[in-house]
Amino acid sequence: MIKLSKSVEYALFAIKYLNYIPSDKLVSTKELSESMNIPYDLLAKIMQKLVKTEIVSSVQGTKGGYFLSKSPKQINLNEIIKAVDSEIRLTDCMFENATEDDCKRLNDCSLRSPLSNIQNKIIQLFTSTTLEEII
Amino acid sequence: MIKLSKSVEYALFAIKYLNYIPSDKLVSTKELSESMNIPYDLLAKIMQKLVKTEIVSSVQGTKGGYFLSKSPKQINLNEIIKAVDSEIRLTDCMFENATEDDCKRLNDCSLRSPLSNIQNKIIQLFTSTTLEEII
DNA sequence: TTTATATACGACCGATTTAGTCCGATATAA
DNA sequence: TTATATCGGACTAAATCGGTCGTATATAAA
Ligand code: SF4
Ligand code: SF4
Repeated sequence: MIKLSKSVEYALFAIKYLNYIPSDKLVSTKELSESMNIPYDLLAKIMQKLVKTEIVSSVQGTKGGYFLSKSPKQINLNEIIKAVDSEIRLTDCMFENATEDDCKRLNDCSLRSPLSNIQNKIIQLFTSTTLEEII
Repeated sequence: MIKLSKSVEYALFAIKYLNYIPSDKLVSTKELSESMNIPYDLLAKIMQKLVKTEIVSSVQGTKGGYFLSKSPKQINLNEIIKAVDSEIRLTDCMFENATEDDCKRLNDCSLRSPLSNIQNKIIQLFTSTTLEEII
């Protein structure tokens, strides 16, 4: 299936909101979820993933919240997908060190290499798309 | 999720096999499934979809089977995906006439248009990839 | 030092989608 | 008439996604 997850969309909305806020102000998950109509608990986990990948930064405790650690121009769509879902894999074998556990056809599969090229082009497309162009 | 379905892979394998066979010879689902190790019933349904979209042709009855109706050069990857799964839709709203039933954010969503552009690029990539390059 | 409010993190559950199975109908060569 | 093939839809099982819950930790402020 070739589709963005809801979580990626929510991440984009959240980053868009953070981008509108003066960068010295913190925004809580509560404010984000209420103003953009995103389920609180789900968004909370998404924000944590964005922190872990250093796309946004967080401050804990009362009056805490999140702020963008990069400008949208410096963030690309592939980063978001990797942070929120996982690395793009067009097939089960698109690992560096895939084994026959990942796909039993691995050793004599003529599709693997050409499909890998296509995957690279997709990743290239996402990587070259900055959030500035999206949000 | 950005991933090809197993069904698309199976379709590619099947078309590859058909391409190796003299075009006047028919190949049954049984032969295809046994020689490429693809579940018979699943492959049977995939073959029917490929027939319906006129990528392969079929002859029914004893001694019947399938043959390629186009050369791999004339078949593109987007056709296969459309035939076997469905049209690519990067989000729930990527319809010509989407309504708020498809996504309640539809009417004031700033993401829709830029994501549509990205989707077009993906479709363009798949459409410009012929099976000759893959199988 | 207590309280209120915030992030962090993992387990869980329900809904949807994908992958695979089964069964009956129809076509046709032998 | 029989054997073998496609056709087509209903069904089940497994995987993934979207969303929820509970608990721990951090910290500003009363
Ligand atoms: S090895 Fe071939 S069949 Fe297996 S996942 Fe990779 S491309 Fe698909
Ligand atoms: S309208 Fe916006 S939020 Fe809704 S599916 Fe389309 S892009 Fe996503």
